[in-house]
Amino acid sequence: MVRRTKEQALATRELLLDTAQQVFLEKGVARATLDDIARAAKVTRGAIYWHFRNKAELFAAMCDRVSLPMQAMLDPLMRETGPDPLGRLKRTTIMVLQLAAEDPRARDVFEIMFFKCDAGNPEIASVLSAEADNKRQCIKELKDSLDAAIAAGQLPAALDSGLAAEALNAFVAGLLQNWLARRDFDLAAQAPVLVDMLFQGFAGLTQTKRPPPSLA
Amino acid sequence: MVRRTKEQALATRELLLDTAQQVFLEKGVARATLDDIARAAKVTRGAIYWHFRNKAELFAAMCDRVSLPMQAMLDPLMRETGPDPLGRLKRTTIMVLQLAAEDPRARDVFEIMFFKCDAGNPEIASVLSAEADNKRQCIKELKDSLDAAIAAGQLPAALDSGLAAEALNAFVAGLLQNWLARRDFDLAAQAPVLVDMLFQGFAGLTQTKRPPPSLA
DNA sequence: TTAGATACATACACGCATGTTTGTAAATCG
DNA sequence: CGATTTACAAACATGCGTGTATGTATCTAA
Repeated sequence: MVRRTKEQALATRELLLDTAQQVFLEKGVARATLDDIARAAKVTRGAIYWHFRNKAELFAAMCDRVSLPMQAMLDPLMRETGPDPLGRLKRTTIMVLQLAAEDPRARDVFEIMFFKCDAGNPEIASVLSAEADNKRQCIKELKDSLDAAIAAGQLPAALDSGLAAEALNAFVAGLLQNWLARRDFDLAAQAPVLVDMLFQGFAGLTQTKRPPPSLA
Repeated sequence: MVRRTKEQALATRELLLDTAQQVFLEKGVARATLDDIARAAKVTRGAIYWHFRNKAELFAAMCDRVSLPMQAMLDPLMRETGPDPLGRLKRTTIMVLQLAAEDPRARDVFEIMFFKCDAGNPEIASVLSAEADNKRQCIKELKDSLDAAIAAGQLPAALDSGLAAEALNAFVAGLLQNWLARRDFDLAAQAPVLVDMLFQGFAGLTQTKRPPPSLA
């Protein structure tokens, strides 16, 4: 058939990613056929095999389209140094939850990664384990932020920052997972209160001086 | 071949469940072939098709073998009424984490349900959605417990018990998920401290009277 | 004791998803 | 303006997993 111009080709690539996302969400990654995706996108499998080597690479590209921008968005926020490390960490945490809940693409991809794909296919497993490495790194940065907050007197020195980092990450992951599975509460709206609950726990018995209340 | 007695048949059924669990863990539910399982169990697919209608039913039976006993264990604990509802809730929460971390069967099945199966197969999805209903019910019971703790003066009345129940459930789920994915900290040992973090947050600014410190 | 049910093993048929190969028209480049 | 590459479509080949049907030796009950 008609050969497309470069921009048109890029457009069909995006179309394929969009369509794959949609089909993966409906049928799950394992049962979603490349032909399912091709037909939904009104092309043939030839188009898919032109842009991607196989289903796993298509899946990986779909994930990257969410995780890479998100990483790029979070990185500067985490490295930013200032007088209110605890407030920054809290606001960033809330932002992540709200972004994941409100951005349709991020929301759907997270739902796919949580519920609609298994680690059976080794190439898919490698994508997931890369994501796990991300998490590991993320937890380290969380610990650094918490240490900074301790140093600034915003959290008690008795707090185990490593454990607290695990707790915070688990809390966010769990909230996202539960909300995606049931959607019976307003995650974006309640995120500040929810995050506050755990941060209150970090502060613990030993109440220390507080920064001015953040409006987030 | 030789026909087995009833007990022998039940034994092969258990063997099939054990083996399926193992194979599912290695290859994922979708890529695990019934023949894989049969060969690992040193039988043929005929044995599997005799005891189960298909892979989905085998999967469901494997899940039930963990979730049913666990439910039976938790139910009386949650219904139990006493003078220290907060302590009971906290101890139960810790118990769930420790059980999931230390019981090999529960641990593996949770890992399968979290990471090694997708909701593509509709019959498998129904098992997972049944699990989601369980969670819904669980959250209601958590809210009841929290309300009881508020009534007993162990938590501030200002606490949104519904949200706190969501938070607690998400926290537990997230901890389990993160620990299963990376296994880089001692969940069973740290469970008390971790759970305390969130419960401290529930107590919040308004410190109220406390029950005698639980030894858990 | 024997007739039937049980607990599998074995064999068969089938669709279906994948990967690859070939075809082709238009775009791009020299 | 021609040659080559691009961006797919179409056709081909193949394996693989499932479900089912059939065989069969033992257990069980009357």
